[in-house]
Amino acid sequence: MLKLNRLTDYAVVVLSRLSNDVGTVQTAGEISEGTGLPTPTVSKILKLMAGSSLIESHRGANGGYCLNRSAHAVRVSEIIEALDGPIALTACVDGTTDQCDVEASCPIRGNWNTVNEAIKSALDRVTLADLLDPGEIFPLKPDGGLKLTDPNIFKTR
Amino acid sequence: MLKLNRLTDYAVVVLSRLSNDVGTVQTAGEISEGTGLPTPTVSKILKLMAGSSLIESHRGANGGYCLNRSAHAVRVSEIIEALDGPIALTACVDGTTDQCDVEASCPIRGNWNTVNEAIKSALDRVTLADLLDPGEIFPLKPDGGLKLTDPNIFKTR
DNA sequence: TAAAATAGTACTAATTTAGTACTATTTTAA
DNA sequence: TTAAAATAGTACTAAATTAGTACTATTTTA
Repeated sequence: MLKLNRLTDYAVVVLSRLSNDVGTVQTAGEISEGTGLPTPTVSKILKLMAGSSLIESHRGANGGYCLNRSAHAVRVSEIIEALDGPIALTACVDGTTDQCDVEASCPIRGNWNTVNEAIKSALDRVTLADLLDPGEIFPLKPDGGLKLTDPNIFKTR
Repeated sequence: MLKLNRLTDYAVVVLSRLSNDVGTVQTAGEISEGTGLPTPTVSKILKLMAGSSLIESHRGANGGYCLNRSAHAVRVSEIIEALDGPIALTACVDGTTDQCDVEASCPIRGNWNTVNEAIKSALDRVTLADLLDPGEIFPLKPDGGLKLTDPNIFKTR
């Protein structure tokens, strides 16, 4: 399925909430209320993203998390890497090379890396803004008619 | 991690074996011996791929599986779809739309589809041959110096 | 100093994936 | 006609991963 971590999907929801007010802190609880996602889950997601410079965290009273860039400046690849770790398609390339017990007869090895690079570069070109309908961010009542700012982004670059 | 099914990794090993003799049938047992992968696993992989027209199966005595195209004509996207199902990045787009309990406040919905299309089109452009070192297919003794037939395939097209 | 927030850690449950075993069907050849 | 060799199909078990929760520590502000 080449399935994405469910938390990554949630992360986009959380980030869309933060992108409503760039530079303004919101607590995990507020975001939880606003999105309908459970607070512990939201906390976990925010914590993971804070560790990777996607968002900024502020401790203590009046603390919270904030997004310092606009949604256009947040790459989907960054979100995925923050939540799922590096974009890697197979166990052969994630550092556990020694465990491969068919290595002697395996004709592939490192070559998945090139595939990974291709996928990463595709994800580099999509931004958070592309996943959101700008007109719908605040009302939060999507009607299914959302569309990318540039649907041909992959074909033209 | 955006991790690929381990079986898909194995599938490439199996296909590389089949691509040594395009049009010639090989049994699951023979491929198992040649690759070092367990026979039941090889059978499972071959069965899955036979169901999706990637390879052809022949029952009965002298039966087996064969690849009818050259490695250059087998897209990586086909292999992944045969083993993992459709290329889809999140649960939101795999047909289970009704189960999403934050739908009312979710600003994303179908838009992952565009990301999926981008990834699929990247995988469409890589072939099985790109994952193999042509000179090493028969000897099956990779030396780590494998390289793509065209390393810039993604950048130039 | 107390309260409000994130940071860190650890554990449990749920889900998914891998692997195995067994039976049915098809095909060839003696 | 029969036996053998192969894939097809189905179902089950075990392992690994992921999601979710709970609890404690630390930081910051008022």
